[in-house]
Amino acid sequence: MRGGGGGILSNTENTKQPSRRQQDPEGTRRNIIEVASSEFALNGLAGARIDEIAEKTRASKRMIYYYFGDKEGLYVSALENAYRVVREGEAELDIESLPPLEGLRRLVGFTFDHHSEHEDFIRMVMIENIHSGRYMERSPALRAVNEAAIARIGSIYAKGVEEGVFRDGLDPLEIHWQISALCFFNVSNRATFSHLFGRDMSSAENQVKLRQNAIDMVFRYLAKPEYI
Amino acid sequence: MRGGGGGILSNTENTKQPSRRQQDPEGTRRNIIEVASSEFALNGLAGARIDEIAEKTRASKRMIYYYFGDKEGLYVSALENAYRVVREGEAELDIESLPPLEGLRRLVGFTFDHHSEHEDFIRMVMIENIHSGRYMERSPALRAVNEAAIARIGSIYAKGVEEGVFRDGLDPLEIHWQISALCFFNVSNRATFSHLFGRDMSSAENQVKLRQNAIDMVFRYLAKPEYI
DNA sequence: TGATTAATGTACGAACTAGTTAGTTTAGTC
DNA sequence: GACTAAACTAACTAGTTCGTACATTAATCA
Repeated sequence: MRGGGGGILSNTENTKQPSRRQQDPEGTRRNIIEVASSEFALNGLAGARIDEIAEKTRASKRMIYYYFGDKEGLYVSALENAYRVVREGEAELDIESLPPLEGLRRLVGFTFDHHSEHEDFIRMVMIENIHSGRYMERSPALRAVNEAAIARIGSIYAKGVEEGVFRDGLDPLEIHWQISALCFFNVSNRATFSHLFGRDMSSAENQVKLRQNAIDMVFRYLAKPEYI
Repeated sequence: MRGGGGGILSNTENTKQPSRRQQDPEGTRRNIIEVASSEFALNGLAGARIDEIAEKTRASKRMIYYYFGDKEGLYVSALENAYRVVREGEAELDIESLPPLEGLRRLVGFTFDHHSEHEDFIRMVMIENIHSGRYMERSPALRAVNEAAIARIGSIYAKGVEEGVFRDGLDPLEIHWQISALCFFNVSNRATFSHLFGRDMSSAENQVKLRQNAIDMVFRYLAKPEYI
């Protein structure tokens, strides 16, 4: 990037042109993060084993320490990555152009599906909550990203209020909280819930029901009675 | 040691009168479970340290192995204990005598508060979910207990349908699922949610709002439109 | 080209941790 | 009071786990 001019100063830190090199720092990094993410998601921070991660990697243990410093550094990077991947997926959702009632249904349904498809992400968030969010504090990048979700709800909600289909006085952040609760719990508590009540909540039929329930529930919470 | 003192056959075969004994199996057991529960809740199964638990106990490390076999055995006992304590608290709730609409509000509010007051229990459930419920399978006792929660909802829901205040065709287990989702998430995801959106959801004011929201949401989901 | 820096592999060790061995004390029984 | 089983302690061990020292190869620079 920036004028290829003379190599003078501008140590162009060759950001994007790995062409065909045998050494592939970016790829190694990514590969480590991918493996680490699934190990941390499966076993937690304390439960994951650096040696195990290293072994499943194309690289070596040395590389983990070279790139990430220590176990916690690797964990933080994996956490950041998980949020980034998921938010990128969410960014593709376009509901602003839809009528509010339909947009809301679409949003809840999408969130339900999206959480369901990213179990590892849910697990990472659970793990981070067990750690009281201590590690995400190191990532200033995370916060800004999520505000987009609130903005999306805020805009559709405002439109719905304006059109007279949503009741007034609700807080977009709290709406987001409720949607999150229903969609997150569906993945996070599958195992214990299914076991305690002897019904597999992750089965296809049950997921269809729970998904529709979540949509209905948020819908009924927002919509004016005459639209229910 | 301990001279016959009182003379006469000192020990009156007191079955339940531990009075001042130096050996106290039941107490030791309980003490270990209590310490272990809070350590597991705080650090997870892999993160908790047997030595740390032993140190905080009135007993010694050997006693942990004496009573619980191994770390996993201790964890399973702590998990059982957590469920037992919480279910005992729930058993005290009496809503069957109330009119359905009021009973429902009471149930959701109580569940919200109860979860909120038993953070360690929530954490244990989160941890067990991270382990995919693998360990609770060893506890056949757990399942039966929780059916009571469903029965409670089932009865109030049936009454409400009969009286014409609740819409028909809903599933008590799914209603329980929804109530659980809202109340569980409130505790389980406090840390990350609060951090990501820069608002402390555990503050008194926010808790009042979220509690009322949860009640409203379930209420609106169940009640016929004319009662909203 | 030779010097310098970035990237990677191998082997090892210090610290930690679950679990055990071997023994002591206590409480109730005969 | 002697005896036995249960309750308990302290010190130790075998194995694991994070992290590092040292060596080497590949790219970049002067």
